[in-house]
Amino acid sequence: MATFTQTKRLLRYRMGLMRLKKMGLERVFSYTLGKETGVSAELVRKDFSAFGIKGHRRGGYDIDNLLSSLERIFGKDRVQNVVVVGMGNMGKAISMYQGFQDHNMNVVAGFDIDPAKLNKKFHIPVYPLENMGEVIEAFNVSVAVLTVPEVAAQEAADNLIGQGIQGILNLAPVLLKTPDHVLVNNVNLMVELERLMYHSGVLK
Amino acid sequence: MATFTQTKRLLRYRMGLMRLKKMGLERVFSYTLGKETGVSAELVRKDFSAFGIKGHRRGGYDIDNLLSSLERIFGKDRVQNVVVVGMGNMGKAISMYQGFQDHNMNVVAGFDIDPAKLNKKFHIPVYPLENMGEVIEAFNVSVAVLTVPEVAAQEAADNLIGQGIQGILNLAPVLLKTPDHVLVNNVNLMVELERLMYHSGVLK
DNA sequence: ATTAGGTTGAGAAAAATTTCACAATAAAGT
DNA sequence: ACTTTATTGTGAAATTTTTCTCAACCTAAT
Repeated sequence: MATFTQTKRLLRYRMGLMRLKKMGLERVFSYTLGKETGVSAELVRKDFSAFGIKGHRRGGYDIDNLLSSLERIFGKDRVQNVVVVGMGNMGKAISMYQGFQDHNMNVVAGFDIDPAKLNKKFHIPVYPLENMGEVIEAFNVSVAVLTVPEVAAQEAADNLIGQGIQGILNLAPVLLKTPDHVLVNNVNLMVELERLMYHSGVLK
Repeated sequence: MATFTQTKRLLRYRMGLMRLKKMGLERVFSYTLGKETGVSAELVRKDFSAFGIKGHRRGGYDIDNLLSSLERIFGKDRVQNVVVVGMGNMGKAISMYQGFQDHNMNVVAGFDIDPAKLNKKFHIPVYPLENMGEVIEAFNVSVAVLTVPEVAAQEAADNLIGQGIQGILNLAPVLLKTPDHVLVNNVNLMVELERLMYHSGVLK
């Protein structure tokens, strides 16, 4: 089992490898992939060796082999269905992102409390919150993206959890109170922007 | 100077504290703030003491004092102007986010290569990429949010850097090649979602 | 005034993560 | 066949981050 930080790297490797493969490469060195993903060569090797992925003593790693190992690790043999709760701009942006196919993920529906957001001709169906249960069950969804405003986040999360959701990607700027069996991954874009400002030396 | 991980916590404290203040609280314990932000009480104290912020031996920390210390650290005495490059759904979502005011940040303009996205009546002006230089100079912008598709990201970044940008919040799923004096903060929502899936035990 | 209780502050320990250093070795050149 | 060279694989060291532990000490109660 990978650690949470390691997983991030592994997924970045996957992205980088797909790019390199598309460019026609078949082999890659730890150093090359490291440069492509912002990771040191040693760490790239450590990560792979932690999952029993072998390279060739002088010829680097086989890209197809790496990719299939990573796909095995990340269960990319079957499509994972996802729902988006909160169909504001952020929800739309995420649900329309083109990259889901490449990652064997599929946004099956959106939910919103605002009746104006429903029934619009949109690339995925957008339902009121009441329909959450049936959709989650019908599509066997276990992970949701939460893009509602701060004040609505906890309630929406409670709803999701009540319907059996096991993981939430939380884009709202609050820490959700959730039971232990539910995993929350918090991404706060405002914090990321402020952090950037601070460390880019713009302030002071 | 805070570390990159520490900064994330400090900014979360700030958000949590603003929330607690709005609820009428004046004092907070490390334990309380920790629960509000998902950080252990010890670490909350360590973070504060690293910046010389003192609490009261039995009465916790003064919220106003904490907030003003944090605002000093993060230069919140003046507004920081920001631009968004790529006015797709993600760019729109970020530029419309209501929370910027509270954080003394201001999105002054958007840029897009697509003429259809320009001149629309929108809450901020959207210019073609050619205007980047003048806007960045006029508004003294040093940090940009990059929300263009993968293939356009490096070129857009090069443009920004050429115009003197010092920090980029990169939402595109590529590692940008940038000179040392430019700081990039990469946020990859696809990776965050996949990571969540992996660790929520949904796979396998 | 004295005592009891609860919280900070910080040094020490532990844990996690990353880098260092280099032996092993496969490939390529001579 | 032999040598050189480049790269992996991995233990050891270093660094970073977090938790543990507890003395110091303020506040409130008696």
